[in-house]
Amino acid sequence: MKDTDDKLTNRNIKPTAMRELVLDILTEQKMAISLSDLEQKFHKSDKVTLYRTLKTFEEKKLIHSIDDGTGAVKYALCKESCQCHPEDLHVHFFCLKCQHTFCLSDIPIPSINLPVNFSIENINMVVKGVCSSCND
Amino acid sequence: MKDTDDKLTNRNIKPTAMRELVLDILTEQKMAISLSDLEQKFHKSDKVTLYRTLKTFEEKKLIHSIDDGTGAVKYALCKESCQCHPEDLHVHFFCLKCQHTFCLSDIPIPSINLPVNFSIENINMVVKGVCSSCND
DNA sequence: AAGTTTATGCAACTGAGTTGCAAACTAATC
DNA sequence: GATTAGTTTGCAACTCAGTTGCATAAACTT
Ligand SMILES: [Mn+2]
Ligand SMILES: [Mn+2]
Ligand SMILES: [Zn+2]
Ligand SMILES: [Zn+2]
Repeated sequence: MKDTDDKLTNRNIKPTAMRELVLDILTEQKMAISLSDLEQKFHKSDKVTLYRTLKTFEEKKLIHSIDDGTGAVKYALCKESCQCHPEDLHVHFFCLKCQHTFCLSDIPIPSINLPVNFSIENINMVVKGVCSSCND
Repeated sequence: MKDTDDKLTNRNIKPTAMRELVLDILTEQKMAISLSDLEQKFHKSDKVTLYRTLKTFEEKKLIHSIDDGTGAVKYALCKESCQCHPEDLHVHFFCLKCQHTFCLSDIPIPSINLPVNFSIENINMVVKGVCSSCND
């Protein structure tokens, strides 16, 4: 898995076996997953190690986190070029039927005119509704 | 407190002593507060009663909830006319310095062009940064 | 190889949110 | 006013995501 390895080193993350496994799983996902989702993809695993792996990945901007209001933060891969600046961010969607959280990677978060003297560092925008698969 | 009383009955909430107290506290706040914030405004109180009070208020659209990513959901009063429809919603702001969460009641959530077949029921948009008071 | 740093695994804890149940209270009926 | 039925409140106990501490293991450094 030289590719996985590179993705890690490119983000200044030491490529351990554990981290490669986690990155591979994250790469496979079509939707954002939570820590406990991730835990269940292993037969035997330690929640804390996975927790710290996700923290490291997020810190190094390999993944981003989504607070979708379900009580469990979800994670999804960032694009190669992503620096998680406000301009880089996209809208997320939580489907009330299938309970899945998706990146709407093509929909940038619209810019907001904040009141004077407010400065901005980050935005979390989650739309809730029914996804196309569930809208038959 | 006939006014408080009316606000409750207008939303079809039976005006008990407890609920009037909670509504009064919520009315006083300049920022959104969490369940435990609310709990601390009482000398002696029961978290569960406050929890259920907030749930009732939210259900009846007297208040709305804000998931600001801090791990504790915040609550703030709705406007008299609010029905909590997507058009009624506004942006929220979380200050990374003072850790306060504000309603930016004057800033409506911009409308989003979702992919085909996605339907929308609700939006949570939280901007994080530094508020005007903290930006001296 | 010895020493140093970093990653992993296990146990134990925190804190938000939630449920069940019994007592208190309120409203409706007789 | 007493009886009943429905609603609200208070207490205990629980769930579950997230987190910390610490000991061991593995990876680099000299
Ligand atoms: Mn995303
Ligand atoms: Mn608000
Ligand atoms: Zn769906
Ligand atoms: Zn501030």
